[in-house]
Amino acid sequence: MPNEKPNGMFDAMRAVVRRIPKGKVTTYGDVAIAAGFPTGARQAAWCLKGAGPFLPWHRVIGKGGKILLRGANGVEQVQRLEAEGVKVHGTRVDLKRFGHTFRC
DNA sequence: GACATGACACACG
DNA sequence: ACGTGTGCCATGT
Repeated sequence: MPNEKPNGMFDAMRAVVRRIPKGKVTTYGDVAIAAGFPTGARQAAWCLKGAGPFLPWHRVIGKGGKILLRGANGVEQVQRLEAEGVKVHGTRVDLKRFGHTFRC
């Protein structure tokens, strides 16, 4: 039967990431929780690593607003965020201003 | 199945 | 604020 509902953990997480508004950020843990996997923060990161370019992976950062990606990838994430108006201080983002919380 | 890895999160000091 | 140890869990070997 042709049914296209998200079954896997990663499909659910990608769907969550897609709803992060432009100019906002959220955390790996929050993505996991919103997707229904409260202990899946690491899997959220893993899934972004393998996701295609159609996913705003740069809007997902670590708890406390810290950019966890290292090297060239981290630089690219910062550039993408600033291009959307998110201010990044070193490796930090002010979640009070740019943090997004998923509503029920 | 065991072991290692990783874009996490949390508790400590 | 920062480093370390522990718990967590999908993937790859």
